[in-house]
Amino acid sequence: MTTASKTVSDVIHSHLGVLTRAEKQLAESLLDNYPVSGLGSITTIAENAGVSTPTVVRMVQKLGFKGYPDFQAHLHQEVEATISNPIAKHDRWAQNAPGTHILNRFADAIMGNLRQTLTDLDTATFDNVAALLSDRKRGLYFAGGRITGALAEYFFTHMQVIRPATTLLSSNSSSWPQYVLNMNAGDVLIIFDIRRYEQEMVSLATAARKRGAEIVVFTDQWGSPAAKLARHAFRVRIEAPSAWDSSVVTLFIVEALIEAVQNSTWDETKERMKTLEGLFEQTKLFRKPG
Amino acid sequence: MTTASKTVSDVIHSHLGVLTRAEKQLAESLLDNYPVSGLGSITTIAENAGVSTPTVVRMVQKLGFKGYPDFQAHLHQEVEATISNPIAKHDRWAQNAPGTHILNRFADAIMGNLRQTLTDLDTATFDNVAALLSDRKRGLYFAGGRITGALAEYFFTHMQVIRPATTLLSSNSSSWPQYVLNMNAGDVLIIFDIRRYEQEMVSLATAARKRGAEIVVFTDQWGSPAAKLARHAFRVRIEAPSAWDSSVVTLFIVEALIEAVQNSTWDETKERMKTLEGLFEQTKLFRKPG
DNA sequence: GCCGTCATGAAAAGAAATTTTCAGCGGATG
DNA sequence: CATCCGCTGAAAATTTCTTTTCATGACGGC
Repeated sequence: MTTASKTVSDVIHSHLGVLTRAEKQLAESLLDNYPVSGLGSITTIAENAGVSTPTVVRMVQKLGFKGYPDFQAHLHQEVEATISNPIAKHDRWAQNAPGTHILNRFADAIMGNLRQTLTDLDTATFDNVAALLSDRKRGLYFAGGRITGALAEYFFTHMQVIRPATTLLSSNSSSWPQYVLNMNAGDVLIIFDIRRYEQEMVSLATAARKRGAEIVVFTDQWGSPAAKLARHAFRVRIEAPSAWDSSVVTLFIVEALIEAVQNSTWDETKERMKTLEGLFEQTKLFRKPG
Repeated sequence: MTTASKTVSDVIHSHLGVLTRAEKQLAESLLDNYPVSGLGSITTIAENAGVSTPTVVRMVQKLGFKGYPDFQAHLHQEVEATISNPIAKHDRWAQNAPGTHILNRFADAIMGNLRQTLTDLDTATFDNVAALLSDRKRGLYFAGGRITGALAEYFFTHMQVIRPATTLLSSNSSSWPQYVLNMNAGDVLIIFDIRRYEQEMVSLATAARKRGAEIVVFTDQWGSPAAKLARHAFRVRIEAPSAWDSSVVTLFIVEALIEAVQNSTWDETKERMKTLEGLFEQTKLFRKPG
């Protein structure tokens, strides 16, 4: 058997390219909640995927199986392997990987971080920050450090699409005073400051506050000194089985905020996104002849 | 549903007293390697237990199921519950928040993405990429798109500390050819390309491959066209209850890779980090008097 | 705009599963 | 020892699932 070593999931992936529309649709449905979704009869999975039963037969044959029963037998074997594997019993993450694989250890850590962070987090804080960022009258300024700069940029990039008056502070802290100069009372400064807290962040926060800006800080559980100056602070768990801290949960909060802000003014955002699409198209036209 | 609380296993146990010899034999067979042993057809499990098919029908009806299909449906549900990560299933994340709060919905989605991604991910791919990135003889180049640029930058920032010969491609794609010009055979190009795949990525990948570079792609489950040119591809689930895609799981893989690479050459990395600390100190000294 | 090719699902045909029927068998009882 | 009762599985009947066939419609090339 050729499929002895490869999982059904692998086989599907390696064939994704040669699948037709309906077959892709079916493949998606199977991979979603794999491998349990393939447990039922051919009729059931065809219905779940919204395709006809012949499509199922054609696809599994295209994948190299003799027929649907053959396909399902392989799936059953995989389910069996997954369930009866003693390591898999508790936390089954990456299959075929020993429980000590870095991916599994990381997954465990991230899960713990997420859970702890959400337990500690006051949803009122979240909602208040979302409201603050949704307020079009307030200018937004994003600042990050050496490592967290990427998070600030990610946040900024999204907010820039959603609303006007957003600014990303250059990574070069010597230029920060110029940004502060432009801040008005009521503007919001979003600061990322984690572990090895950077001295410049406190200076930035102090200066911004003097100008009447509201400050939102993303920091770790121990708290950046800048958090003391902040109106709102997110204390995120950042522990990882690594010499580095994990930014995964921080990014999680950021994405949730992006959605919350966007959602609060969806009509306006939609218009902006449409316009942006148009601008992208134009840019392409500019570029094509070049 | 009455069986929502009781498992099939419970039901069998509670009926053990009223079962006949052949039925007990069947029950034993089912409980042995439960619940996988009940995955097949009635014929299969009858054969495995060494009883006739009518015995199976009679027993499941005695247990309170309408018939074999009904019995099997319950078993499938249990298999699903066993396989699905128990933590991901738990009802509420942030306490005191309604289950429909954006934070909770996001947490559910992210956990699903993580689980699915790790299920689909081949750990060999991960290990191979880690080895590739650990090889000091290879230069590393990081490229991202409009949104994924921040991920590329995050990855780059860490790798830059861990090892020499790392380059972040400017976000301005018109300058990319100059980077390709400097690539040598065996160098590694790490590309982030998700959804709205950017045409330039394919051009970049093609050009880099002509220079003999190895290509690693981070993409979504549908696959960037650049993935076809890649030696290794990570297909990450990016679905979120949002108009935007989620980068959380992608960042997760990136962080795990960072740790894997660092771990493989910890001694050297330690030296580099010490030196870096020294350099930071010096910079501060420069600045203080100013 | 016509033609060929291919994807797709409805429906029929075929195969397999599930359920029912029924006869044999073995142990219990008088 | 005869009889009864209920367990058991072979085999038939029934239902359901799986596969094949074929008509339709979409798409691209000429």
